[in-house]
Amino acid sequence: MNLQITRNGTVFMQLREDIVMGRLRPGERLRTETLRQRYAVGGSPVREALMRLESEGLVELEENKGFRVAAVSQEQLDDLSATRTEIEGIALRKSIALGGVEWEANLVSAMHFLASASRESDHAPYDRNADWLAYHREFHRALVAGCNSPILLDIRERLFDLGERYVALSISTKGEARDHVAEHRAIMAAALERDADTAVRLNREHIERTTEKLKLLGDFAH
Amino acid sequence: MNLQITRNGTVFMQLREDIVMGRLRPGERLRTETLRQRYAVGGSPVREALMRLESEGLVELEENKGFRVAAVSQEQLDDLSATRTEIEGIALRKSIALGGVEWEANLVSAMHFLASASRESDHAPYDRNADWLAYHREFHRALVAGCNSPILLDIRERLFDLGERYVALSISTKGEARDHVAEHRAIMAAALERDADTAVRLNREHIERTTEKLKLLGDFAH
DNA sequence: TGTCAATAGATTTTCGAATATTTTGAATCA
DNA sequence: TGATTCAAAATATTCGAAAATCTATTGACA
Repeated sequence: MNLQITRNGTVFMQLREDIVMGRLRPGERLRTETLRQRYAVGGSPVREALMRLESEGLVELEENKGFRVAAVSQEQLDDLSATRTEIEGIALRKSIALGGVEWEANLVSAMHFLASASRESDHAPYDRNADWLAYHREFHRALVAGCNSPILLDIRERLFDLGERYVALSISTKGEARDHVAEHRAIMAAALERDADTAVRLNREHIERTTEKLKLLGDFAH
Repeated sequence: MNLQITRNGTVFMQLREDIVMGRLRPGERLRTETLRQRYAVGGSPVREALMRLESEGLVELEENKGFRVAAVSQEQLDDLSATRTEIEGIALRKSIALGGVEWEANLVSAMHFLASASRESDHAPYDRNADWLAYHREFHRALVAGCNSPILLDIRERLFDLGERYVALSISTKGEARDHVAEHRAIMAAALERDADTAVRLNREHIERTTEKLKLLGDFAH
């Protein structure tokens, strides 16, 4: 009946999304009973999913006292953005050095999806749209996918998740409307031209711009 | 993280050590029943520990088919060493730029322990001695501890664990006797002199030398 | 009034059994 | 012989309840 997907795996994905999307707030207690009801499963899958998320930094565990949604702070946001910049810098340079035509094609494709999704919903706050988020994630993944380093890609992926939570937790300031499509297109162009220094610089500015925007609303910052 | 208290935490640490030290071989199946007996606990703590280790890359999970000790390969060893070099490079530079006298003192202290442990057991293959391994680990941790980036330190720690497993899995080639103490002392000296370029270079060579030695015995390499 | 101890209640953690899935191997058919 | 089906054995997964631990509250005592 339950084809191939285990309850534990399902809960893991749902719970991660609930945390990354900010539906569960930082510091909030995650009682087993509550989660059992929320996801309609027993205690074992819930605990196993929580253990995995703890290892990914989205959940905190205090032994014999239970789980909480991981706290956030201005310091961690800064650390996260700085580290992400470094990691993506390395991966991007390697991609530009090693990536073949397959990497290029995939990147162009991802850019197309992103641009399309941006156009369709340009009246709404499109950077909250679920589709747009998925395409955005895919673009950044495709950008560095040619680096030939699974370990680096795995690290990047996790940092991206952690960062996305900060975006979700911020109440869309929308100070000055950014032209996301142009930003991404510029990074892609530099990458395809094998101009590593420019691509890395643009990517760094891209991350910094997002971090700066979040800095404005010191909601959870302690 | 008080990992000693709950059974799950205890199993997690024991199992991780058994894998990192090579007592459980790559690819080996990890049946719940076997592990229950091995660690004298029930199924829940075992599965929870395995989930955490899966997230750390030491265990592989195939849904509904169970767990295995993560496979090893020459490609992953190369990827691991390269990534570790990059990550430690970043952290080391930040440490040298930001580290205060506390960082310096801790580093000197760690070096002293390492040198002492090396001297005491210089007749034996001391780089397999449990104490020596702990001091070695602590030295490398202390070296970058001043970087003021918890996220970077966490990543470095995990990569170090993964790398240590490759060392444990290799049958002590001992080709040319290395002067480990001198190598570490040189890295420390450059760091304390705030000579980032030299420190990073020496650290890179330190990692490369270890990786090269392991390359010789293509035991598990597929 | 303030501190401490004891207890009851709430929650986490763990176990053993029940359920679901995969693997094995024998029997059947082409 | 080789492929296929089907049951049973092995194994992984999940559940519900028991055990262990933490938290809150009450009452005794200084």
